[in-house]
Amino acid sequence: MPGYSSPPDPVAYKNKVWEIVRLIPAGQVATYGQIAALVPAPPGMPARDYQAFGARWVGGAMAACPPGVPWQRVINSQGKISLPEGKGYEEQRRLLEEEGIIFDDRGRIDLTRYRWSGPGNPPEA
DNA sequence: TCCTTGACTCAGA
DNA sequence: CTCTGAGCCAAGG
Repeated sequence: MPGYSSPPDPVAYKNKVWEIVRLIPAGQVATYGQIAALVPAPPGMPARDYQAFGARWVGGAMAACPPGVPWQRVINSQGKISLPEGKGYEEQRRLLEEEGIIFDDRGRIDLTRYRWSGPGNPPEA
């Protein structure tokens, strides 16, 4: 799949993304934008644009998500699963529900309640 | 060669 | 909260 304006180093970028995704604790979720915000932006790119496009890069990275990465905990900023039905949606939703995440009537997740605080502000510590 | 299609987000109404 | 439009790049038909 195309990597919408691939980052300077696609491979390194993906690894960085997966590294962060792996930090997401079970029962919590993070948005593409949130992940992108945790990955260093390439030089010369406005922070705002990076947040918008970085999210797509994250999506591209997730498309090639290797085993061991909780890809199901990554959703869009709307608190919804980005995958269309029949292409992983059901699987992702099932995995999240098994972690205790509750879905809205419209299949939405309450981000104010399940959103990951980030690697620098773990719920435990 | 042109046109469509992507695991997206933000701002405005 | 929901809906619309714009932003950028590469591969496939």
